[in-house]
Amino acid sequence: MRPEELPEIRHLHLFRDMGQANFESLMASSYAQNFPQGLEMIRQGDPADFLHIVLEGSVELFAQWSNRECTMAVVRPVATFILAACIRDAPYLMSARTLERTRIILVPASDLRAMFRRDSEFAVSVINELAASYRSVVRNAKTLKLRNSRERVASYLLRQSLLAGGAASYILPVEKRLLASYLGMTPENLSRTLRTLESDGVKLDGPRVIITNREKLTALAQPDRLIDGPDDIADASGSALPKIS
Amino acid sequence: MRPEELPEIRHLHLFRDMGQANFESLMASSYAQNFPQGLEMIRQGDPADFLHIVLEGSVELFAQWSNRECTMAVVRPVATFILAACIRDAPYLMSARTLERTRIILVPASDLRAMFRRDSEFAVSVINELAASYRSVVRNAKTLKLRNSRERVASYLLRQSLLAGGAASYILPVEKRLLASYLGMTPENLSRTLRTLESDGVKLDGPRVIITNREKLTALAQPDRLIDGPDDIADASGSALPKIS
DNA sequence: CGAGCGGTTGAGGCATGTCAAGAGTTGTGG
DNA sequence: CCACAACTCTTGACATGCCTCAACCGCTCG
Repeated sequence: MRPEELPEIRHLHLFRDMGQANFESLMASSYAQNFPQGLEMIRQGDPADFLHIVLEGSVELFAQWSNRECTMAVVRPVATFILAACIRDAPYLMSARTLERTRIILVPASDLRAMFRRDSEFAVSVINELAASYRSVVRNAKTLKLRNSRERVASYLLRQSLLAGGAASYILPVEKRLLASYLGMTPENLSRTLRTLESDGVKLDGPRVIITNREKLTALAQPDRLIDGPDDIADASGSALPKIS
Repeated sequence: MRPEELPEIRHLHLFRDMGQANFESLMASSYAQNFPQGLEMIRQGDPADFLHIVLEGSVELFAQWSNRECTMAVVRPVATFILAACIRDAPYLMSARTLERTRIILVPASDLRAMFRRDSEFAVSVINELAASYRSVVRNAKTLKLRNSRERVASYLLRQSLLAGGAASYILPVEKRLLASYLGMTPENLSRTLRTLESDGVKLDGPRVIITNREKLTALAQPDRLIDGPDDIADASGSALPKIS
């Protein structure tokens, strides 16, 4: 692990408040690894041996069942993932693959579990992290059950605009094929939906999103803080299952 | 609060390991309340002031958006709910209403937050509870995205059979209308789906489920431990968002 | 250059929602 | 105790949202 990487990790909400010696101890037993693009580094069902921290690149979390698969989230630097599985010492519920060349820190789950019993500040951080992650997935389930695909697309586009500082134009952070899976639809259907949304205030030029009528798009998406955030955590990178970004 | 209720609460994983004095202190600031059937005791968006513990009756957790609503979970005794919102000191993401006459213990959220900073055993319990709850919602999201409605119904019926000790016949624990909403479909569609499932090894006689061909039903449902459990927590009543039951 | 991949578009089909009506049950108030 | 209202559940007819299959385009990269 490079020395300049430690402060980046330390800055995460999860590690911010723990004792310095304890942080160093945790890092001492961890190690970095670089993965090429498209590598499946976690397979669902495997035992959770390591907490993962993304330092560079990006990782797709996805789930499989009966020869189907769907994207659950995309994790970008600097953030952790599969914290809950490590804590429960249980099998991963999701698989993970790199979307590009990605650098990961691996923290042994057993050290993690020992640490929050030793460092009560760290325990509080873990509690806050898990509670925020839980709420994030609940929001996700709500959007799946309460909105149809058209509304999900509209609110996603609007939310990304807000994350881009309210910009009227921005670049989609993920491929459309992946976005479709994340939003619970097929690529074909997403493509068609985006076409029809042109009459509702948003236009796409390849990966570029151009909001032409924010009021109209907002009326369709009906953004709701109990679904679309803002996230509980100020620094969203701390979430174990953040919205796709 | 009745004295005979304290051991029931103490028995929950969440409260099992904390110091006795701390448990008593937490309970001293809590109070019981009885609600009639159909009362909406929590409205989504309200500040989370109390952790709720169901002692008798049952509670439906549901979400609303744009004049639509859907059931997210049903909580039965003895179990807690909306732990995450209390910890984050954030607005409820879900509403709650009683399905029958229900007795609830209300634990002030501020006391709760103070307590896990004071009692490190309790902090560990909260961590385990939240991690289990998180994984429960992830399972839920997986079944929504990976299975179609027919498969969701089949796996639900099969899972309930297992919860009933593998019984070939049992009574549905909830109304079909509510079950439909929980499974993300309309009551009409559930009714029709149940009819068509008669050729796949399960028959319904009113609220009674009769499994006539377990192999066939299993082949359709393809139960998966990474979706359908078993739950991480041995005592599933400890989960903050358990499967409908 | 050509294979592979992401994206788009069209045609068609299936799954699911919507609307309506009726049977059965429950709960309530006269 | 009965009558009525309200509700669940079911069934049918119909509409539509979404998926599947197929073809094609444009781009990237070996």
